[in-house]
Amino acid sequence: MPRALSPAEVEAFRERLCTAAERLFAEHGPQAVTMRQLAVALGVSPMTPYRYFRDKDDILAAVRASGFERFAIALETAYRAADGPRERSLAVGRAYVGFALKNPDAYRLMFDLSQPGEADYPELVAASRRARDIMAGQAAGLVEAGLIEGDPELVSHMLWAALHGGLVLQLAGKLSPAIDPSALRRGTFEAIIRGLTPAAMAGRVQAP
Amino acid sequence: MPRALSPAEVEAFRERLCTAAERLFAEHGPQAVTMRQLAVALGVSPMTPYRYFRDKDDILAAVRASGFERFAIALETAYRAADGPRERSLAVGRAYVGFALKNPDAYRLMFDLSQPGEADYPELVAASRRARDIMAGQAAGLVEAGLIEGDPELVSHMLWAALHGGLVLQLAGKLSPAIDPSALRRGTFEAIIRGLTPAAMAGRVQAP
DNA sequence: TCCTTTAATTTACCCTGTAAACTTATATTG
DNA sequence: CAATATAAGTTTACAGGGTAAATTAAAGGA
Repeated sequence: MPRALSPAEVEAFRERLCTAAERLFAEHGPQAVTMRQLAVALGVSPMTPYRYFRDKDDILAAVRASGFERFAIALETAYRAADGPRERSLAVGRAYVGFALKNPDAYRLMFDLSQPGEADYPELVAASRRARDIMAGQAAGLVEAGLIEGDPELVSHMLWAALHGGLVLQLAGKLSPAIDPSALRRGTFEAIIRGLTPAAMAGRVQAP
Repeated sequence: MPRALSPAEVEAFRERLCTAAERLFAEHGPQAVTMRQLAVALGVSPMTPYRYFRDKDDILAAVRASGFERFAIALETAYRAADGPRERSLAVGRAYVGFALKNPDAYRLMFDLSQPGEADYPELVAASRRARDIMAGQAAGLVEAGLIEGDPELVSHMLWAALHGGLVLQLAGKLSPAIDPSALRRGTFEAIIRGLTPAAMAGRVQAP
């Protein structure tokens, strides 16, 4: 049906493709999924996706952006639902972990993969930014309430990096079998918060 | 010169290839390096590497194993050079970070990449194990000395995950520009240790 | 000397991503 | 309303990629 394709139709096809791609990428890894497979899954010819996406990387970026969007929404929802800074921090942390464990492949696609030229995809940047803002806000709440001391952005990154590290090691199967990942996360999160307590900040040490 | 190839010659060729592969992988990513390029770099025909390695994945595994070996040696050296549990922990942490920052591509190859069927490469498993043992030993030292409280293996994983998380985010360029990666690591490391101090462990909280 | 064995190369194949040519069906225009 | 232009979608074609199979060449044993 040429000479048509409303923006809505374009968007519809893009989303249909993203959904299929997300499933295939998750199942076999983006590397192993071919454009031809993707086309078969959609019931179109191998070249049709090229009318809607520049190339395969563009598809990957779209899938990642959609992941970041769902991720940002999950964090925002948790943030708003909780009240009080401590509750908010815990809720955001739980939402973060919950998303990663429920969508491990999306999470890996989003964070593990350092796609070069990532900055060229504004949707991706925007969605990722939204998520980061929530995390920063949560940390700022803790500092403002006097529960911990330090630069809010630094604190936010500390908690983020610690959670992320545990998660990627878990998802890659690199944690010792003796370790309960959930206990690891809880322990780390608690220890960092405790370590940033005004009381604890009195006597310091050094580190690498 | 057929009818020869002592084990030493085989090993020599394998190492020569690994060295070349490591450089190329680091420069362009393992995905972008072709067997043909690798062959050119060694001055042999495209199929020659297949006499020494099963396939391209086998080469990647060998490169990763060699990375883990250098990594393990770096940690072991640092561990032995320092005395006193606190000094040892800091030294191992510094060695860990130093390796990752000096060989960012090797580090990513080693940890970022969740190569499926990794367990099929015993050399890789062994080298990775050595590194983990050092990290566990370092944490055990802290606990035994009474500097912190907790299960040594859990503590080791907490510090590991936190450092690793910061490093991969840094290497992927995902940290906010406002964040000094070194300050982030130091802050996190110190906060965790401080948070595990017997004094700090008295009054607890909860977490995700 | 000739034959066997094996390192190394050459050739060949099938699979990718994607450019380019082609086909088909509508929307516009005379 | 017929002719044409245009855009959606398909088919064809091609330049690499990994690697199997066939081929070549060199060295030791008979």
